[in-house]
Amino acid sequence: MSASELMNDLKPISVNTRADMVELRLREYLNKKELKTGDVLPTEMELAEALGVSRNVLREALSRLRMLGLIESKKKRGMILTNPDILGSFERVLNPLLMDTSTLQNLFELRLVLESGLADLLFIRKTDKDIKELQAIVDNEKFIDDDVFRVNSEIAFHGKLYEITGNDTLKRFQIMLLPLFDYVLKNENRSVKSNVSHGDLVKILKDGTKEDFVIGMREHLRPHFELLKK
Amino acid sequence: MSASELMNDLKPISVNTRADMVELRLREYLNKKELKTGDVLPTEMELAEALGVSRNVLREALSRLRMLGLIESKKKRGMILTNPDILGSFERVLNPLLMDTSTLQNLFELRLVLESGLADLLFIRKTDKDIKELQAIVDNEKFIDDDVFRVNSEIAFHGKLYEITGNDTLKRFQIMLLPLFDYVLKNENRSVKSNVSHGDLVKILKDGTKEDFVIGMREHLRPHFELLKK
DNA sequence: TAATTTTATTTGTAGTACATAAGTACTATA
DNA sequence: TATAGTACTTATGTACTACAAATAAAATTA
Repeated sequence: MSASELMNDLKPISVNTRADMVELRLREYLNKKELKTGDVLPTEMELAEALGVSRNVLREALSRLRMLGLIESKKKRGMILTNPDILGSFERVLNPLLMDTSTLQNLFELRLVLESGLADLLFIRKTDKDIKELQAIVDNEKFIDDDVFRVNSEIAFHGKLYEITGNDTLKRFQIMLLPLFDYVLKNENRSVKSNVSHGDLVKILKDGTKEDFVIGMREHLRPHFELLKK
Repeated sequence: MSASELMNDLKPISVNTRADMVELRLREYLNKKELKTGDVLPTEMELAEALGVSRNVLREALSRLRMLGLIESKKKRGMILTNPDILGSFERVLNPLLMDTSTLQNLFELRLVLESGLADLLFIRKTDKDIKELQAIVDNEKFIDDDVFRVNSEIAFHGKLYEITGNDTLKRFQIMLLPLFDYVLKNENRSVKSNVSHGDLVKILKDGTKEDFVIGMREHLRPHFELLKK
C-alpha cells in the first residue's frame, strides 16, 4: 500500500485548537436553537465564559463566522445573525496554485456539466433583447484576431448565457470558475475546435428547440469532453 | 422605492475591522508572491509587525485562513500553505434558515441544471456494476410505502448518479444541496409526479443513448422546472 | 557514533487594560 | 411639557504581556 493511500485511510488525528472547537460549538448552537436572521447572540464575555475559553480564542472563532457572513457585530449593540454570502468563501479559496490537480479537474468538469444543463433555464427565461445582445457579441468576433480578445469574447458570450438564466448565484459561480477553466486549458495546451460555433448556438436559441440546443451545446463543448479521462 | 431596493443601490459603508483588512492583505500577499502548497510563511510576530497590528488581530485573520484550509500551523515549525478544501466553507454556510429566499431558489435551480447536465459524464464513465447498483435501488423502491424511506431512496438514486461521474467535488456538492432541495419542496408543498421514473432512467442508461438520457432526465425533472418562475 | 538532554523558537491560550462606538437615562433650558 | 444636550453605561475592537506546549536544532554524554 502506497503512502498516499495509507494517508487516505488513516486520516491524521487532528489536534484541534480551541478556536476550531469553539467554531464548531457555535455553529451547532446556531442550528440547535434554530436562530434566524436578525436574532441577537449573547455577548462575547457570556459566550467565552459559557464555553470556558478566553475571549481571545472566542474571538478567533467569531472572526471566522464573521468572514462567512454568518454574523455581524456592532459596538454596544452586540452581535446579530445575518444572511451569509454563500459564494464569498468559495471565492477566497479558488487559487489554482493551491489546488491539487484532481480538484482542478473536477471543477473543469463541473463547468462542463453546468453549461450542458443550462438549456431548460435558457428557454424558460430568454428574451428578444438577450438574443440581440448575444448576436452582437458573435458579430464582433469576426473582427477579432488577437488571442486575448478572443478569450474575452469567449467569456462575454458564456457569461451572457448565464446572465439569461436570471440566476445570480449561477452567474457568480461561473465567473469564479472561468479563470480556472482558462488555467487548465493553458496548462494542458488544449486546442479547442468545435463544429458548433457561438453563432450557431445563438441561431438555435432564437429559432430552434430546447432539444436542439442541448445537442448543439454538447457539440460545442465536445472537444473538452473528449479530453476527459474515462 | 422600497427599502430593500434602496439598500441594494446604497450599499452600507463597510467599516472594515483590522482583521478584515489583514485577511485581505494576507490573501493578496499569497497571490502576489505566487506562493504554493508547502511554502512556509513568516512567523506571526514578523507578519504582525510588518502589517502594523497586534498579534491578536493578526491571529483573527490567520484563523480565517486556517478555517478555509489555506494554511496550517505547527508549533515551532511555523505556518505552511496547504490545499484548501474548496467546499468546506460552502458547507458551513448552507443553513436554510439563514438564506434569503432568492438564494434558496437559485440553489434549487442550480441543482436542476447540474442534473440535466450529467448525461455526458455518465455515459463516459458508467460501468456495468454501476447500472446493477442503480437497478438494485430501483427494485427496492417497490416495497417502500413510507415517505421517509422514499426520500432516502431518492437520495440514494441521485447520489449514485453523481457517484458514477467519478467526480468527488460534484458528489459532495450535491450531497450538500440535497437538504436544501428537500427544504424547498417541503416548504412550498410541491407535489412531484413525473412520467419518467428512476427505473426508466436506469433502462436508458443501460441500453439507450446519451440523447435519450438527456430527454429522459429532463422529463424526470419537469415537474420541478414547471414550477420555476419565468 | 548514537542516544540523550538541553535550549531556543514558534504557535496556542489566558488575562488585563484601554479605545471606540452607540444606546440610555438624566438634566437643563425654552 | 418638549427637546436638545450631556453624562453614563455597555459591548465590541485593539494592544500588550505572560506563560504553556510542542518540537526542531544544538549540545552533551555514554
